[in-house]
Amino acid sequence: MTKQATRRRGDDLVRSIHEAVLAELAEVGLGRLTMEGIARRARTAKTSLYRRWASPHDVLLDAIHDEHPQEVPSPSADDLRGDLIRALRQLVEWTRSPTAAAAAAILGERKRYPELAAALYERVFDARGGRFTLTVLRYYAARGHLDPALITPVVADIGEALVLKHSLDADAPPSDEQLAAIVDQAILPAVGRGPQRAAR
Amino acid sequence: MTKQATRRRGDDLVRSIHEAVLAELAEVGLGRLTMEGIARRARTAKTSLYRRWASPHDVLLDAIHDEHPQEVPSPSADDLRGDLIRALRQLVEWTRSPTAAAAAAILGERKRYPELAAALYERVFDARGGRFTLTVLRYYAARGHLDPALITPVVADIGEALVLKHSLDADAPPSDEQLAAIVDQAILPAVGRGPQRAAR
DNA sequence: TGATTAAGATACGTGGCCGTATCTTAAGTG
DNA sequence: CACTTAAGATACGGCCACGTATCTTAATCA
Repeated sequence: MTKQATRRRGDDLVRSIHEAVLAELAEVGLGRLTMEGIARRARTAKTSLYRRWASPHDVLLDAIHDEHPQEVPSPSADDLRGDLIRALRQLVEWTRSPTAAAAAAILGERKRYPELAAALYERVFDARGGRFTLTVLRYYAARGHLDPALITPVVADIGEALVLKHSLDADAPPSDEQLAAIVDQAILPAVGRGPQRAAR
Repeated sequence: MTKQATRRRGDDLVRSIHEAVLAELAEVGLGRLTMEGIARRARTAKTSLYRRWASPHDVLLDAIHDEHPQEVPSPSADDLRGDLIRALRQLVEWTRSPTAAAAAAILGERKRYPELAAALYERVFDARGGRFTLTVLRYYAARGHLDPALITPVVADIGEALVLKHSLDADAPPSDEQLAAIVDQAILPAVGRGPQRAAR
């Protein structure tokens, strides 16, 4: 009866639960996400969960919904290479957030839980306003430094794809040196800079 | 007592179970893989499973172990572009196999079940003997058609990475046209061919 | 054919999560 | 300071997977 001296309410409690569900997801995975588990981790009563949500997935959707996307990189100067590296570094940093871990878990089981994946794209990816490197490439194309015809969907994906592949293979995101290699050896050649012979 | 007129034994039964565990994995995911589920799907008794394996993961490991990797592409002629496209197409086709689905499920939960991921690399990826496009690139480099210095780890990963990213985004592997776009717009520029101005 | 081996069927207690109901009590409200 | 609102604690039957034990019986072998 008397276990809690203090008691969270409203948004305060909801925020704790959102944290809890992301942590629980990271630990046990989407398939083992459970109301009791979330309640335990949030140090609340199962009852309080059921008052608001009908299932673990509902809690998770709400938590994702609540995530405010971080800002997109803004190209800084006349430094295409540096801006690309910085854009990828932002991607890598996002990778370490709880939302990113949740995103990975959800995408990994997309076939089994399509509603979650759909919500993820709506709430997180679309809301973020597009790819990281694409923003940079468009900026330089608009200023006449790049041929806009070269900025195809495939080219816009090169950086993100290689970061993803590296993370998958090495189980860790690429270092700054590796990001530079990605920019130098894959992205820049695709937009007409190099590899060996400079394009202008 | 009398439900089965016929009865599988030995390797025959084991093969059925291996199929069953891969199918079960595809359906319910790694987190919900269960001895009873596997037994149900393989139409065998739980007892028979426990006679050989101690856990669902053990069954899965055994099933993966058993998979014989398919052959690696052999470059055919003096057609770098065509060979690259064919190599990626082989990757896409592998993608549709049960083992590939299992691999995806395991890699998605690598953090939670590292032993499975390790076994996967040993049994499947390493045994396959390397990347798809890498084989092709090395072939042409050895014949003096490409600068070997350009075939870095990053460049060797471009094709696979973009196929992976596309599959993730679109929830379906790329079409032949999209594979061609990947080769033309990302791989060939990185090895000094293109994008617009031919390198030789 | 008769003996041996291994699979099938069934049952059991245990434990975890389910969803709900009930009651107590702390936190906010006028 | 009453009063209302909402969270905490607990208990319940139901279901499902666990891991094991026991018995029957088909497949294989000598």
